[in-house]
Amino acid sequence: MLKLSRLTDYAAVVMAQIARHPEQPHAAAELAEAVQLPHPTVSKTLKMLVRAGLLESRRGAQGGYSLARPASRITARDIISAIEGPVAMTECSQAGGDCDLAATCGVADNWQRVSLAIRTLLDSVTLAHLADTNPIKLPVQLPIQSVSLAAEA
Amino acid sequence: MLKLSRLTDYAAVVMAQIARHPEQPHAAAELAEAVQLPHPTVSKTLKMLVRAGLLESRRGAQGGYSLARPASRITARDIISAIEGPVAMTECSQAGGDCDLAATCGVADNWQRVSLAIRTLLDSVTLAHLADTNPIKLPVQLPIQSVSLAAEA
DNA sequence: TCATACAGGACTAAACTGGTCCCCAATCGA
DNA sequence: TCGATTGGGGACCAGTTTAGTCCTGTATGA
Repeated sequence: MLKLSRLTDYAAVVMAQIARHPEQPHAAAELAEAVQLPHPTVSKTLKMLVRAGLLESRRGAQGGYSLARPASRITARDIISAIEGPVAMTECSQAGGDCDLAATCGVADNWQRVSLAIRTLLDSVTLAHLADTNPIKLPVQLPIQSVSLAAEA
Repeated sequence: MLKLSRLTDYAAVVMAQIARHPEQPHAAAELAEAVQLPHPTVSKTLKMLVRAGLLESRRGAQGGYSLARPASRITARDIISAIEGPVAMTECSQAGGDCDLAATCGVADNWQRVSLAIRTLLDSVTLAHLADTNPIKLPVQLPIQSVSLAAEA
């Protein structure tokens, strides 16, 4: 399915929620309520986002979480890799690909290219985009169709 | 990680192997040998690819697997969805999204757009591309950078 | 008619994911 | 200074998914 994990999904939703009210910090409990998810789970997600440097936290009364930088400078890839680790379609498309089947694989290079394209795509989508509840109508599909990997076989 | 399952990876490698010698059918055992993977696992993968209509099989002596259509008309998305089911980043980006959090989510639409872009990208990559062991030098990254989802926030 | 090869599915072990809980540390206000 | 608030860091468990194996059946062709 090439699917995001559920926690990643939560992360995006929560980040978007914060992005819509970036002024004051948001307590985990408040966010969980706003987003209708169990508090401990939201809390866990928030902690991961802090560790990845996407959120900042303040303890104590009136504390909570806020964006570490403007929503327009946080990308979808940032969020995904905060929760799931580096975006890579195959083991060997990560750095230090130590796949011992490389000799017989014959496909690795091209998967890496596809991975790269997806990373680039995810970099072009920011939290500001995601948080916008009334977004543009599918403009994304058009430019991508013009991508050509090589001459037709 | 947004990663492909291992079986999907195998599927791509095996398909590429077949695509390089499309004339005669290939027995599962022969492919397993060529690709250095355990026979039962390769066999399982091949069956899935047949069921998805990407390969054709012939039983009996001199039987084996061959492409159901030319490699240039089999896409990376075909292969991925043959093994993993439809390509969708989130539950709700599949058809019939029955997510009961839709009200508070506020991100679904945009994820669906991203999903669509990825599907389109994967459609533009064919088995012929993947099977080419001496591929082009990263042309894919450039056009994608020009994608704009919306005005900068 | 027999060896070859695929078809289908049951089954297991291992890994991962999602989710919960607990105790500690920091902060703020009374 | 004390106590309420709020995040930090793990440990932990249960359920699901994944990868992999194996077995029995069936079609094909020499």
